[in-house]
Amino acid sequence: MSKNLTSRAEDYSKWYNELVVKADLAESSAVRGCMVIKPYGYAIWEKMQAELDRMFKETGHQNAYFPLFVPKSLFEAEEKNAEGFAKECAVVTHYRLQNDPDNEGKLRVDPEAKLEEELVVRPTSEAIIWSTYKGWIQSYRDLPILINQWANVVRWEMRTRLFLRTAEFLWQEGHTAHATKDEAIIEAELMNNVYAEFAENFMAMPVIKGVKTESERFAGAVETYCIEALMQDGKALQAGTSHFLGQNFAKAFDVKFTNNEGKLDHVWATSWGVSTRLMGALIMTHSDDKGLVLPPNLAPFQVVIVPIYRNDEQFEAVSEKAESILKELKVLGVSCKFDKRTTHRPGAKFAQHELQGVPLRIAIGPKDLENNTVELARRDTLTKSIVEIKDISVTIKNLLIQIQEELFTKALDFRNEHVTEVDNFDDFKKVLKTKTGFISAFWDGSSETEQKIKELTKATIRCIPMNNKMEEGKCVYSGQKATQRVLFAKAY
RNA sequence: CGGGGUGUAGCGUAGCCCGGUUAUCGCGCCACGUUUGGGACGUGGAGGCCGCAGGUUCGAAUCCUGCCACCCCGACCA
Repeated sequence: MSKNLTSRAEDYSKWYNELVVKADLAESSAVRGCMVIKPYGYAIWEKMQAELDRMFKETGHQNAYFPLFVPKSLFEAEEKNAEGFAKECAVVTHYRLQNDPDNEGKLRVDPEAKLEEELVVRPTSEAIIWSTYKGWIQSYRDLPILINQWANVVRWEMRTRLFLRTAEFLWQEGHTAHATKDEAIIEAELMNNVYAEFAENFMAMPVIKGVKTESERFAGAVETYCIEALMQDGKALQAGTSHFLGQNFAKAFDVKFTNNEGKLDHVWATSWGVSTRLMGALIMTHSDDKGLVLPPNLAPFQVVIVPIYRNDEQFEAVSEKAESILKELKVLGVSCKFDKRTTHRPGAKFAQHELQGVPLRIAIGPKDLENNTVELARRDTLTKSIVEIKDISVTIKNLLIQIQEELFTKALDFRNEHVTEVDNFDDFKKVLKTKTGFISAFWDGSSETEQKIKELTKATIRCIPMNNKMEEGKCVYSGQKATQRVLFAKAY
């Protein structure tokens, strides 16, 4: 293994790929487009899950689990949704293998074992869930249904990248059913806000909340809310979506209820999801040429202690000190690991923990034992300081909060510097090429213009920001009358 | 799925054009010793059906065909 990462400036995408593998987050597997999430990477995902799960429950949702397979007839019921996903579905057609008579020791699909009806491996679960909800809902008294599931889904992607786009990925998908349109819209907006809060407070990743244009909307949705983040290379990343589905799925699956006036109506729906893609977003928001930088709120361990010693006695003495710090931090709710491996030297440990983004590192050696101090190093700033042992737990507790905030502020400053208002198409292209980031420009509201801009520049409308200022202007491309600015960017 | 590239030990590679002893080098790995405040050093050692399957040839890492995987650029996408 080479010692240094490719730098971001040299080749951003190579840097990303190397970082994911070297920091031991994930690797590609024997299955095309599918990744193995390794323990360290999975630990971060589990932290994300835990907090999101808490937030979902706090907003009244319950977890449940629906099947991996969707019978084709159900899948095709909501036409737009089916059409949108059809091109990337894995399909189960048989249920049995047998010894291949022509090929000793090999198996083949048993031609006799063809399924009556093909099963689609879920690319998303609206179909199977709404076919189920049909049996659960008769009256407005059965509503709302507020359910989330943690699951894997499969989308047969042509080009995959670890975490950012894999053929199988992990996510959560909320599927709610409501008696009124307003209630469903409020739900969709609420969950988009939950995502934004999570992104900003836990991932320390600033996001812009908005709605998608018609062409970028989820297949089968009436409105798609989203949070959009900006990566360090100036490309945007859709970090989460929340859909107001109207009555589309209720109509497709014939889910009706009697309202409190005795009238029959179709149920209103939302769905919302975030995926392991957030791991990619996290990596690309904060990390540097030395490796991963993790916000304390999501780091598998927030502090690592590295002992420095010349002999067994020193190791013993240093370890004793380390163990007592460990205990003290645990009481404060700080997660800490004592790296007492005797097989690696301190320098190697420093480098590894930097690569893996541990927010704070304590080094304790003989000098420190004499002076009652430790060396404390910050991963985000790569700065070191000497701290009195008696102050250590308070210092760390405060520093973790400070790091969390500063990571956010730094990312926010970067994002804000990379939102550029542009009023003509030449500037549009120039900014996209040289400065990158989000471009705020007037848009005439037509899909044709949007499409044309995409063809010419590869930039898409990432979102129409929430509570957008309405003003008069001319479309940056067509010159037609426009009522608001929208955000364009090249995106992942 | 279209265009381009790559595949040699755990990782990174030389050799391939122009077929010919025992496949090169570095890192990593193992043992022992010395080391340990920023990726240690010495000595010794292990590790390869050269991506897979066919073909050409006396002989294939090297030439030919097919397949697979990965990377880059498009189209698609969270």
